[in-house]
Amino acid sequence: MSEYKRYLITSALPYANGPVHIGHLAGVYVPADIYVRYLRMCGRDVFFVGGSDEHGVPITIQARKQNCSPQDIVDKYHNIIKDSFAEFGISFDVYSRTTSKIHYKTASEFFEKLYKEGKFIEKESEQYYDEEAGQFLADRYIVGTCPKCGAEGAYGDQCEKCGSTLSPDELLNPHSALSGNTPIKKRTKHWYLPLDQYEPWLKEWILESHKEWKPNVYGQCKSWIDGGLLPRAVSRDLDWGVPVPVEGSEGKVLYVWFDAPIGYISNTIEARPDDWELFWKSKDTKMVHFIGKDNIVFHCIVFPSMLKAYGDGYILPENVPANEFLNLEGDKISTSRNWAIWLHEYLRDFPGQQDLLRYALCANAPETKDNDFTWKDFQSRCNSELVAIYGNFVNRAIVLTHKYFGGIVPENLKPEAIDTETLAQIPIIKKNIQDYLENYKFREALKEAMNMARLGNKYLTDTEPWKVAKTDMERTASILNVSLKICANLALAFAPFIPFSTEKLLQMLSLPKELLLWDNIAKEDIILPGHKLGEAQLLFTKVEDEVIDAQLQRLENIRKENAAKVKDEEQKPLVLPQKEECTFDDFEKMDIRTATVLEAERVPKTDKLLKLTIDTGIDTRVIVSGIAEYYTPEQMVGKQICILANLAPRKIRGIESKGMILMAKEPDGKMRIVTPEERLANGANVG
RNA sequence: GGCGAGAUAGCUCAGCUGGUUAGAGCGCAUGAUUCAUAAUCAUGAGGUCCCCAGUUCAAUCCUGGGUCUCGCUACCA
Repeated sequence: MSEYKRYLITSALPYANGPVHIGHLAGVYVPADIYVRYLRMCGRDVFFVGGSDEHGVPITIQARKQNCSPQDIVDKYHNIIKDSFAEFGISFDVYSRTTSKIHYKTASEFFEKLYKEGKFIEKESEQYYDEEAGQFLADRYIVGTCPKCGAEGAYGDQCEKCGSTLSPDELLNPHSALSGNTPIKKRTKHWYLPLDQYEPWLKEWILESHKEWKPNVYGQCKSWIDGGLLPRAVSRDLDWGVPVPVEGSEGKVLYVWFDAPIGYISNTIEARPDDWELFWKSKDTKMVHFIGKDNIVFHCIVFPSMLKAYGDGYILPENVPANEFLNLEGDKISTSRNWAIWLHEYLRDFPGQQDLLRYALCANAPETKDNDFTWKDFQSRCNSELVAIYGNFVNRAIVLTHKYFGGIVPENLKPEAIDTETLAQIPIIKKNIQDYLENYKFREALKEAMNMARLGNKYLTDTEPWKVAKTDMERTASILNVSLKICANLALAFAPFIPFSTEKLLQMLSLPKELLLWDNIAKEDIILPGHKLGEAQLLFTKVEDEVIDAQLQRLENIRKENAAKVKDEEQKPLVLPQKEECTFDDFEKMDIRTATVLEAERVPKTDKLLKLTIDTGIDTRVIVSGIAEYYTPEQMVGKQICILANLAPRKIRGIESKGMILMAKEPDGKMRIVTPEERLANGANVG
């Protein structure tokens, strides 16, 4: 690592549509902060970037719901988030936001340069447009009935009820969330970053040159690259965001995923207007992105491609140690179901105990797979590790020193072999912590730090100063001298992980903050004889059962509320509302016929599709239909059905489908074909 | 359906390029100890390393197949 002169550490920009919870902290901010604090202690030149991501459609929707401006929303959450991070000691060098002036300027210029150099391709497409509101509708702004589960209020990109991914065209009865009107289709132009052109380069850069990346990250990238990359839109029709800086592009803004990572750059510029390029454009700067697994593709593929396209000396991330997700008491953390431990609530319930959570989250961080946070585990980590091992040792050493030596660090008057043997462990532990940290193995690193406290406890048990003191004060002096050295080393070793406790311990030892250098660990003169200690106080307090029970009760209540909500919804009448009135002419346009299935087979590699060859009376044709969940091919052969014969043909999975089979579908998803009561001639008109 | 990641002690996790008596912490049991927040220290119990085949002198590790969990992604006229 010594080849790098400075470090640029970024942590994912949290989306400013809500507060942050323990999942954010465990996955991104605690590891990033530990890494940064460690580097700083090593005397490295580090810049740690954070900030809020404040654009994008969900924020505009929330603003509409609350009848305020998007700016109001992001102002509110930006401040909550910023405060939470500050309280938890996440030591950003800058925490800014993507609504800053500098960001608008930076992002705008970034786009403009790529645009002028022809790095984008332009494409037109048809999108839903709200005539009354006079704007194009983002997927999220189109609301309708979910074609899969029948739930109302499904969005154009996703139904939150059943979780299906949708496209706006699939929605039944689509209407605009802005005006409630039925939107029309209109052509619009957008810019795309042709990721496919960067494929060979990405292959070389990631698949060949970064085999050391974590398996989940490397695997995910490989999956994307091998699957073939497609041009990705970098603009949107929306009125909230950085305007596209191209003439004639009114009403268009940069896509939030194009704009957000540039935020890392803007925020650096904001804090260091004069020398920001040192961090972004020097080969001897090491850039590391701390993110969650949902961001891998953007930080490993999209953003690097953007930087590559821009050129001008921009460096690329040296590593992207993405973490997996943290669950809570066995269930996924969910903002909409309020299944989370919010940082601002933790701070309210556990005032002054940030380090307990920092410790528990680091010790159980989702480094290799999704992990579960439970309050019982939290309690056990705090009480049987922090309190019982670390806190207890420190307390033993300091209390004994006060008892026998009036709080003055005694001379090492009568050293023995066990002293040097014990102290010899410290540089080994130090080296282990270093190695783990530099390889982003924070759990292991923390465990090593705790081993130093174990070392102290064992030393005291082996040397028994409380017994020796009865006969040999010189030896007692040596024992406590060594014990206090371990204490001082503990303060340093734990400093990146639990900084508040380190500060408290330094106070108890009456040592200056300037001591906080990694190099000082294991130094002989870390604490000198004659030095007067401060007051002994408890480094950590136990987490009592009542406190944990109260938290569990809170979660239990939320679980009940959620279950009740689900039940309510299930008991609603399972009939979809009537659609808008249509005219006889509308109906007349549809040519519905009887037909008979001649052949049926599964469409390979799909779950739901059957390829049906049918006799329509008019002709023999092929229809592809999504009914494989309800009918086997054998069941379908010979059945008489009704079809919409004059529906425009469409290719589905490469097969041309001409028409549509009429199905009756219950809102819970159950489907049955519609069949004439008696067998009729094929091609009979239904109407 | 495709792809990626994971599955190891009651719990949370380590195990690098095949050979270890398969490890750690917590929990549990027994003993020691009392300076310390009923903390600590020692010892111990506890594992068909998801399942089935294969390669190999040798497989937790490699190959093929399967099961389960999580994530990304496709199809539904």
